[in-house]
Amino acid sequence: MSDNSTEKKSVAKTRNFIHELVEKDLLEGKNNGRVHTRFPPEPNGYLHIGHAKAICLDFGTAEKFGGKCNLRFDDTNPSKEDQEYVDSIQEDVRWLGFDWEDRLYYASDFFDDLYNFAVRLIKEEKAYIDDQPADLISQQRGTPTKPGTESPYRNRPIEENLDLFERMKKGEFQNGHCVLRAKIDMTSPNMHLRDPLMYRIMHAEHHRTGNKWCIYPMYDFAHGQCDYFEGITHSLCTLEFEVHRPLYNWFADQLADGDYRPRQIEFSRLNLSYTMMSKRKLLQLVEDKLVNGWDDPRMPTISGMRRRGFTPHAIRNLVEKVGITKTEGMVDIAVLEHAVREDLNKSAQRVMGVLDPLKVIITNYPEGEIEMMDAINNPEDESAGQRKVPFTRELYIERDDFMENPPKKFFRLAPGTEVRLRYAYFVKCENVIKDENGNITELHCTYDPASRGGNSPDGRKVKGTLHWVSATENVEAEVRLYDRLFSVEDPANQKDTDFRTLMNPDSLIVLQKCYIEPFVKEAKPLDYFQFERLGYFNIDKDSNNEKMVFNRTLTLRDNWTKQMG
RNA sequence: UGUCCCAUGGUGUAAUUGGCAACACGUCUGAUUUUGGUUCAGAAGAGUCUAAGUUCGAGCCUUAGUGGGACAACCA
Repeated sequence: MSDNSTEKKSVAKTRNFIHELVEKDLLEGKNNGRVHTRFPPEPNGYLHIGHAKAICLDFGTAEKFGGKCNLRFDDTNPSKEDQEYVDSIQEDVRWLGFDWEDRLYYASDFFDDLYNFAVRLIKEEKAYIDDQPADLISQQRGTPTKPGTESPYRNRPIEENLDLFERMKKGEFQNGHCVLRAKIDMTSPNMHLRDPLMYRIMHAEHHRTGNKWCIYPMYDFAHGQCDYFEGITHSLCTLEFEVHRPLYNWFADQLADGDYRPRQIEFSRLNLSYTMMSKRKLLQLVEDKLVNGWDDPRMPTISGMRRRGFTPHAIRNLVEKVGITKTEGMVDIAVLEHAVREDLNKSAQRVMGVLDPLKVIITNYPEGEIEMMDAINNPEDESAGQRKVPFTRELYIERDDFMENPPKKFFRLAPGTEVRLRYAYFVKCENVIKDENGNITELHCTYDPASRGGNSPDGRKVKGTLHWVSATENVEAEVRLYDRLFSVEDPANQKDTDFRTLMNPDSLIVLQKCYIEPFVKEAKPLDYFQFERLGYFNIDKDSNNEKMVFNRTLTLRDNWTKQMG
């Protein structure tokens, strides 16, 4: 009902500077009113939350203007790429809720077209083969402040270039023997225009084209051209490609016949505090086994976040909250966490679990009796219904829900005080049992039979309501608690420090024996829950009936813990 | 000795030039609550990097500074 108005509001808020540029193009009648974008990952790693921003923007912009968005794998460097990544990327994009329909492309689909285009440029004296080694070419390129100098091979005759290029393709040369360069301007203030490389020799097996090719196009020569071949109108990318734009346009001008030109527009990438978003470094974490794979719940990868219990809706919501600009900033991880809690609070099934058990014996409750208490599945959603929770003489409560010498404003159980066991009874602590070391081993309590369901007919109130689990009727589970992987706000930007030393040693805590109400037996992997008063959890993908494993997605906000410092 | 980009509360974003700036997160109060959650009510917090200019009027336009970032991979 009110959902409609919030929907409208959020759609209106999605407007950004890219939408304005697209609207302007449309108004000027460019591209026959077409809007066509693409999401172009290189399959050299798993997608992370930063990619989610690009995905939402690419697909979102197309959708907003009734256009289309392609998925394209930018697979021009076979030495780093792999089919595993191709598969995971598709799974993750779909999971986020986007659909490229039948428009799945690979840069490698266009290798022939790119080759032909290169030949054309050679014939037009706009490209040449350079036989110099990499370091010499690099030297001649100059620096950002000093102009470059021309290669001695720059004015090679067309026929010789054609011949050499063909022999490059045929595999007559070894890696690094020569390259194809565009002939532009070695004195340009823009480094990328100083005769950029178009092709290099790489004798490597490609995950799709196998050994068909031993020369591969460079990013600048492939990307814009693929945009052109696919009919992309707006090529959205991150800020670091801003300086590439003149080159992007130069190639487009050489290639284009009519009026149609793809247009590159840049936006700032997502930076999240305490989060590492470099594929290279994430790969290193995986390879060094500092995490348990790309989908480790601590990873900022889409697959890791999925396993952790984050929802696609929450991730898309974060992207919307963060907005699209060219300002490079650092988004507080709290914004993401808020988006997750906001979503989970509305949708998560409530359940009671005890992570650190303290046994409670209800001395005046009959031994062997099991009472099924009614519990609400989700107070935010009446349609979620109710369930039964078994209540018995012996129970577990959370160890820190009891204090022998409670400070003021402690609402929970203490000697002589009365609290409510949620959905069950009022109980009063009569006796504290300790072992020889003085550690509390169990509590003896009495219950008020008249308070069944959690209210006393005499109207008396209690300060606290505790969650609990029957000590005999329960599910035993392993629970994994996660904290941030890095303990510094900007782990990517610590110069001179190995980022691995910045990792939080307490980022993963495994609790072996925890007790959860029987209800969870019916759930399946990746289902998520809110454990009353403890936080959001989901069932790990590796969980099974013999061993249930839960991941803690996030804690609940907790004022009491905050007060305690 | 360059070229390009950016600059609004702590953070991220808004603001047809025309009432000294709005929203979200975070923070802090208070109320309600069978989750110290949620919800609700409220508060604090910037005068828009600086300077000059245009204008009756500038966060927005101009110029010059300042600060930050990108660019010198046979990576993308």
